[in-house]
Amino acid sequence: MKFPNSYYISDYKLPINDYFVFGLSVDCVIFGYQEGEIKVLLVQRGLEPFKGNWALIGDLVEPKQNLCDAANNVLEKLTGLKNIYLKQFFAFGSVDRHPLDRVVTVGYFSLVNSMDYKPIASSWAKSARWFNINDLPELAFDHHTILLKGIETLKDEVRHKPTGFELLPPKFTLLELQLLYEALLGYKFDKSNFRKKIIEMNILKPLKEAKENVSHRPAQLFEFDEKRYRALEKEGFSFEL
Amino acid sequence: MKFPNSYYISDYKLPINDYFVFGLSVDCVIFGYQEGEIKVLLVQRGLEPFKGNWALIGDLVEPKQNLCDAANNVLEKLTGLKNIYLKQFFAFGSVDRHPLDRVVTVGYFSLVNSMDYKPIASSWAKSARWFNINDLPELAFDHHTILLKGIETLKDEVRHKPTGFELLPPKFTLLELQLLYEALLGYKFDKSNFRKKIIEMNILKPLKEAKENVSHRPAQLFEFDEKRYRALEKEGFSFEL
DNA sequence: GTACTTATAGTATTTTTTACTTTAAGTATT
DNA sequence: AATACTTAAAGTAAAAAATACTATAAGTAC
Repeated sequence: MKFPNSYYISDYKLPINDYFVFGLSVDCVIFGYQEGEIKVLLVQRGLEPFKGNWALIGDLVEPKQNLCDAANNVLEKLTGLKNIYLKQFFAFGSVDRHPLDRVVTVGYFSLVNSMDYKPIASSWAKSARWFNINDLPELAFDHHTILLKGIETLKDEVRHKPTGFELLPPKFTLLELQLLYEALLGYKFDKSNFRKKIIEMNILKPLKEAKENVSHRPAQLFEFDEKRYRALEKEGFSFEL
Repeated sequence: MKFPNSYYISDYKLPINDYFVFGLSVDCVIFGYQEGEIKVLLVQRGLEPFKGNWALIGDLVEPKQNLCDAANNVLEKLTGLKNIYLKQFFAFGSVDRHPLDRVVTVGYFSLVNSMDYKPIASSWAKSARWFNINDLPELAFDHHTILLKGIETLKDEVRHKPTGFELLPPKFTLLELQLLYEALLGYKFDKSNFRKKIIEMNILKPLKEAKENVSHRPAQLFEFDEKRYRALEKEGFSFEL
């Protein structure tokens, strides 16, 4: 038991110890990008409840574990992916969201280049793979709701921060970048104007190399200049497409 | 006890029931506006821990209470304020953020016209009052961290959504609106251009009345046209200053 | 009526966005 | 090696938006 009931002198309805009964979990929404499609990483549950269903990458938090550590750990435990920057986006706390007991879950999301990360299912995950965001299976718990909120956050993030670059290989062409943003935001850009805008932002480092193995004129390759972006950000620059 | 330990078949370090030991709380960051200054509503704690310290408006969530209900309830319980739209902004989950036990807290924030809401302390709140955001007392727990994150969220929100109107009385002049935004965002607008921009947005309803009791030419009063805003939003309009 | 203060309208210039055109540079085909 | 084809990359003109500034109107205070 945690506290003597006399500790909190106030008007609680229950003995103070009866408040320390919540389960806490984290759920990761990992977005990827491949062949012009936005993907999300899911795992198949190998245990009850929802055994056999696909679900977001999540689990209960240890009593002595920081929230953000829990998110990173569960991602590695279930899929083998590590060193991925996870960003918290929302806490889901409906009384009935978990069929067995009161579990509040905190959602994290990330963007990665799905080519670079080959998930390997382990622990209770029977399998793990990328799903096209427009072709999802039925999900466990309220994971569909969480995913929708994650997509909303993604769009907001992508429009106001240069997060999108994380989905591309380190060296990319301007057209590849444009196609990525078109997929993420759901509308088209004028090619010429997109180039101009992004180049004038001064956050891309032009390389002397060109794309290879294309059956037409190869385009110049660029790198995202993170150092430069951080510097510009300090001066008040804000990315916006 | 919740589950038989056999229920979860997987590789948990502890018996499953030992995971259901979290305390959960909500904390409300209520922003107000008065005389060109941004205020935040705080309560003085009448019980341990941090007895006597000022703190955000928050408390433990009941085991059978939805997160958002908890936020609204605690606000009314401690200050008497109700029917205030609260928006979740972040969950704070460091292991050591609460000195006594593991408590994860979820932050909510809101904007109100501090003239309209006179907080009355009750329950364990010894007193409740508005503090200027630049002149804060020492706060209980990690509430200073939470408040800073709340301010960050506020600035983001204010710049991209017409939330700021909630801080003004229902009928206001354009200059009042401009001064509010200058206080919120921390920089000045050109008077003429500000008028033009906001009027062209078509989200203000011009009234036939004028400001009274001023010692100079009185300005026309306006109302925020929420209906119109919702309609425009649906068409893809996005507020931005 | 005069001085003063703020409201409100207007205008001219610059900057940015948008839509579109042209030219260049490569591959593939005959 | 000429031609067709594809995409890259640069340029340009018109429209729209942002900015800086001016002028006038409408009230109060004395």
